[in-house]
Amino acid sequence: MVPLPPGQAVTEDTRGALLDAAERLFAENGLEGASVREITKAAKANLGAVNYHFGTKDGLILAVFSRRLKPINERRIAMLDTLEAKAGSQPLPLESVLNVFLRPMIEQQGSSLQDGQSFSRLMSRVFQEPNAQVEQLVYDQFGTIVKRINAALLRAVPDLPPEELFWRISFLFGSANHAIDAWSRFETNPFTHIPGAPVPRTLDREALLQRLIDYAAAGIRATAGTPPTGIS
Amino acid sequence: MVPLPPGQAVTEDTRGALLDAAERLFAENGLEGASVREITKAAKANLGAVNYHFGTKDGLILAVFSRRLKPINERRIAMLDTLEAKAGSQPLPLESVLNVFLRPMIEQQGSSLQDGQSFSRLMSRVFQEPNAQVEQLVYDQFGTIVKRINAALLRAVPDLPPEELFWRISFLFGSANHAIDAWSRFETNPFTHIPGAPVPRTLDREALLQRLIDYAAAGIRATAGTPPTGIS
DNA sequence: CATCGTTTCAAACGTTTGTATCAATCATAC
DNA sequence: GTATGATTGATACAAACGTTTGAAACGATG
Repeated sequence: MVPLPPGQAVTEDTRGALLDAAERLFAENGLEGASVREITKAAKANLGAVNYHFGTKDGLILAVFSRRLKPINERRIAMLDTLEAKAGSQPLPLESVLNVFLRPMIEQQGSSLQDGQSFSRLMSRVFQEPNAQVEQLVYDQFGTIVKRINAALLRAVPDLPPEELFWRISFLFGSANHAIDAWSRFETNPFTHIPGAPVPRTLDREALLQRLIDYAAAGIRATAGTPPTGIS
Repeated sequence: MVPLPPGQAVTEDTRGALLDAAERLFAENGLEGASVREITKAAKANLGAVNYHFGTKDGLILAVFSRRLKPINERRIAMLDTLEAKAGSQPLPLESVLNVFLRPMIEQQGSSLQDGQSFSRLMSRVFQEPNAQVEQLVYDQFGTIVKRINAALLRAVPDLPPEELFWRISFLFGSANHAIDAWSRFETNPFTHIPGAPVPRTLDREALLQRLIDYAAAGIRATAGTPPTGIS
């Protein structure tokens, strides 16, 4: 009844252009550092377009995050469903659970390389944004999947106390976010991260994912209570 | 010739109050989210005080970071000097090197508890700040110590390829920043970080440091090239 | 062709931003 | 005591900010 392609294509054009431009500029300059004027200019849209399509700048911010976060967590849930169905009553291997958590975040399915990388940087910053609404959105989106992944990890490493696992998941979050951020910056400038450290050559996603899984798996399996190093 | 205590005490009073207030507000609202007006008001200083003492707002930002970063890295260098002198030609244990890197950052020596925690949050954000000058400052401050720690780590785990070590240091950075940030938030709200995960009870610095070292040591020692998990 | 809801556009609004100005105040040195 | 340099104070400024407004343009429907 309503021909979508012509009718809404134009609409979704500027709407999508705004989302793309905002995602890039938010990643580059921060949420407050990127102005509505910059964004609309980059999107070749009118100044009022943001307020028309998203109400306020905060609405645009939420839309930017929501667009990417939703498919990531849906994919995580789907992957976990498949794995757990196959495994039956047996616990999943630790590496598989880590793969469920990390792969969708790294792959940024359904987005172009450029966009995905912009959002990677944005994503790495999401947990420390001073924007309360963004914080809430992320927690809402992550709530379900984190509970399930936490449970799966507890079964994968049954000897680890739950409180210990809490911290190790926290470490995992940090590693992943920082690494993805670092990785996504290499395109523009490989030297912007850790000064004095050797610069790696290979940068493909699969290798980064594998390295993250290796590292996190070993860290999570680590025996707690290593004797103190004795140096204060 | 010039009696410092009376003459400059007043000066350093508002200067210090500005630094303290700025540190707290930068951590809470971000570098751009905290205005000069807020900061001067919180510091009970005049609006023009920031421009008088630091030239510009950017000058204040740099001063805030510099004040904390400098002693942290000086302590790291001192600790490493001591350890390497004692060890002679022998490589340092991995845990000791990690301790050198992590302890000064966590202890925030010479600052009050409140201030230290504010800066912890600020610190965790420092690597992804869109402020080019802050970025440069951090790299300058970190350059020397990262080179030395990198070398010490290479000796501690001689079988690890340097390129592999690069990524694992990157993971270590991320873990530490995120964990310190999460840890510093527990005072105000223990539930603000990972939704659905169990909330830990103990929160003392030493325990966090030990957990970080355990986790990172295991991750860094991990053998690379674990077979793929086989799940796409 | 007229009409409708939707989208775009240019212009303006009132705030808030960082910074500059200049007089008042202060502690110190002569 | 008075002159001097350093600091504080109240006020003003131009620029940038997010948002609002009302008219113009658009495509689809009757």
